[in-house]
Amino acid sequence: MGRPSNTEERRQQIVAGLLRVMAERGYERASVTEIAKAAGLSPGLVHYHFKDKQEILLTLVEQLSALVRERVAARLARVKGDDARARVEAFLDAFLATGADADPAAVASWVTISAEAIQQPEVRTLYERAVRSDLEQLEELVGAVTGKRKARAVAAGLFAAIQGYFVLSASVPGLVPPGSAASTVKRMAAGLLDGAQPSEEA
Amino acid sequence: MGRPSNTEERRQQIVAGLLRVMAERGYERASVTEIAKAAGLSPGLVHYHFKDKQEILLTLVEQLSALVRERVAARLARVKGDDARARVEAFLDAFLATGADADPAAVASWVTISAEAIQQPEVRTLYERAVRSDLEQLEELVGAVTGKRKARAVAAGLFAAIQGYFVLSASVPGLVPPGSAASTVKRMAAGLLDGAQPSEEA
Amino acid sequence: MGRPSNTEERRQQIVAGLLRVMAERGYERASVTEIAKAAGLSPGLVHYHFKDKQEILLTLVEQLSALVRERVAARLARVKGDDARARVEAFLDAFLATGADADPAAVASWVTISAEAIQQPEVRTLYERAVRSDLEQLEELVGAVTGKRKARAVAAGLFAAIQGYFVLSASVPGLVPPGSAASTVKRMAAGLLDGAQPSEEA
Amino acid sequence: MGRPSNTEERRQQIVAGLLRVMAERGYERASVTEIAKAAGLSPGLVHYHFKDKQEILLTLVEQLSALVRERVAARLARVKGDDARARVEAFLDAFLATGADADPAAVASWVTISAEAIQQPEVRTLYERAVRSDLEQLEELVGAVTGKRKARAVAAGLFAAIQGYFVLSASVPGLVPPGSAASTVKRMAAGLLDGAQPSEEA
DNA sequence: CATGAATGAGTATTCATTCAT
DNA sequence: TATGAATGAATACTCATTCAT
Repeated sequence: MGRPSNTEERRQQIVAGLLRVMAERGYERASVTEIAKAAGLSPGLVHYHFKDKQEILLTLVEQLSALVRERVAARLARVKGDDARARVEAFLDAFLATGADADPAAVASWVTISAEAIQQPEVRTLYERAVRSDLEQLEELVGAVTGKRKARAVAAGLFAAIQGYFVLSASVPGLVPPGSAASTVKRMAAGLLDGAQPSEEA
Repeated sequence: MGRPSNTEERRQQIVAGLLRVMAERGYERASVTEIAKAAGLSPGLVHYHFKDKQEILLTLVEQLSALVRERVAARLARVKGDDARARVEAFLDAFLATGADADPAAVASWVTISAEAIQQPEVRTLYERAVRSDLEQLEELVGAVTGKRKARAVAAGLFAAIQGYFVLSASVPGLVPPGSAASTVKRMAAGLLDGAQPSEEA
Repeated sequence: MGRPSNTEERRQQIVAGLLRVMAERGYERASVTEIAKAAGLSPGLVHYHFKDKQEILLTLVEQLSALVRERVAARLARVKGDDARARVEAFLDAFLATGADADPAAVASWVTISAEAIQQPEVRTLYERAVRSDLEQLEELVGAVTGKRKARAVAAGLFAAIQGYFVLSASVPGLVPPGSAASTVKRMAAGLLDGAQPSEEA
Repeated sequence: MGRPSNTEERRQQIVAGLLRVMAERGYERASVTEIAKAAGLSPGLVHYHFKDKQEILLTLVEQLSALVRERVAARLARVKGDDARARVEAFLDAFLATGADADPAAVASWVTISAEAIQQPEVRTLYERAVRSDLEQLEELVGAVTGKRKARAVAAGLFAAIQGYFVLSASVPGLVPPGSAASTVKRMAAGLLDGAQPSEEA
């Protein structure tokens, strides 16, 4: 008796709506009405399924970071043997291979989320969790090559490069030579892992 | 006759007010009233000196990019001789040497601006101009070492790493090992300039 | 055939839900969803059993006044003989004896209802009916002592004191010395019934 | 230079607007738009002068209690000599003499405020402060007659009667015999002050 | 009877911008 | 130039009520 719940489906629609609208309007300018429209729902229903607008954003943050974790896992699973370098590159490819613009809306949203994380503590908490999780994984992969030495700094550098590519490709489409992101970061990795040293002074 | 114009000074105060408020509230949530208060002025005066809120933002973008250009020039001027590698590192240091958090408000604002550039065409125009200008300069410095070969991609990679460090340090304070940003990017540069190659497959 | 109606039971639950929620949120802020939750039911069911939210309130008003009538009757039944003064005091005790805070939720709701009666005609009608009924009964009891002389005014005064104790105990818990309400009102009654006169002027 | 402030005047208008609307609609149903209209202002302006709707209510609570304090002071000032009983009666008259309905909107608002005090802590705080202040003053006046003995309980009883008259006259106009409130409460006071005792059992 | 999703109207609040002083 | 009041539109959120299941 009673009506079967469709809350999960609706929440999905709404989160997808936010993703779309936020990518081209930003978070604050993404009105609940627009989000609802993008989701094909009435505005009132949005608040039936989500406490407030921020909760939609937080859900999106978690979905995007889950998505990335899956992609990384999939790439790592494809690496044959225990080639430590290949595993580092698989990680980098998971973020950049298909082109940062493969899913422009997701990239734009992620960059927007990064900025929101600066100001909204709740967003920061989830964003930080996602970033630390990714970073620790990369650190481990890097450590398998370098033996812990500077693994943290190397991982942070590579991860920063990835995030930077996201920002640049989202903010200035056409700036980054197509396809160069993945290969360049991999060359950076090679240099760092082989112990390249900057010129003496600095 | 008439009092001497203090417009420039007032505009400065207002732009500085936006910088402060935007760093901790974001652009949309930075109300004109708050900006005025941070500037020690009345709300009405803001619109006397600026057409609208966006104009303040655009002015800030230009100021921040001018500031960076000056820093780069200063660092380059200090490089003795024509050590091409040292010049690349001087550029990188101009962005990262004092620590990405040396001026946290400026960094947070810049990251916020990057996100706004995605959605506001007027912001994008100025942001893009600034980024392209920096990037071309870096490309030239890199080209002086590698001889144009892949200079663009290398420069983009290094520049992405810089932007990424900005994002990470602003969004997750404490994540990046203090002081590691500049040295890591310089090691990345060394690797790229020395022609490090990723492992064959990729 | 068909299942036995449980309408009366459901209505009871719902009215009890309103009582609980209204006591701590007030009538307007008591949402149907909250009332349903407090009753352990679904929101839809509330409107199956009640036309609208106001009907729940009106039912509550009637239940509370019926409750009071029962209490008064019970107290009066216990008075031996035809001691007219004792009957007045029994009436007063019915309202105040167990302490105004014996049932804080009911008292708070009654005070809230008094305020709603000012603005909602339908509520006023029932509230007035209840009040007049009580008041007439008290007037009669008082009249049995004083012989109609000023019975109305005396009854109104005592009844006002009761209502005032309700308000004060609900709005400012701890204000009224515990246990003093019943005894003080009875002393007031004694004074009025014995023909105390205020000082001449006034 | 600049524009002279008229904030105090505007706040007065707005508070008066709330008083009017609240008296006939209640607090929750008194929309900001209605309040503004009653004050002859635009809705936006209401929030320019008040943080939120509750702040208007809190200001009203303070104004009404200040008003009462003034009335009491004025009545007490008129009492000749140090007639302690006359002073108690002056206090009671300050609340009831002109008829509880002399200012029906104020009385209705006060009753509404009493009910809001049950649910809104901020309202309770101010309401309690007002009530305690009045009650302490009355207690002192009563103590001057009875010598502290039971002064608290006596004062509370008389104060409850006053509040009860407010409730009854606001909720059921016409219920209380016109003019009887003040005289009845004064007779109650006389009884209590002369030490009337209820019938033995109780 | 019962559930809980859905709607649509209503409401407080915010805020860029204007303007009288 | 400068002030701060004023406006009007926008927007998140609430909620009584309805209705498909």
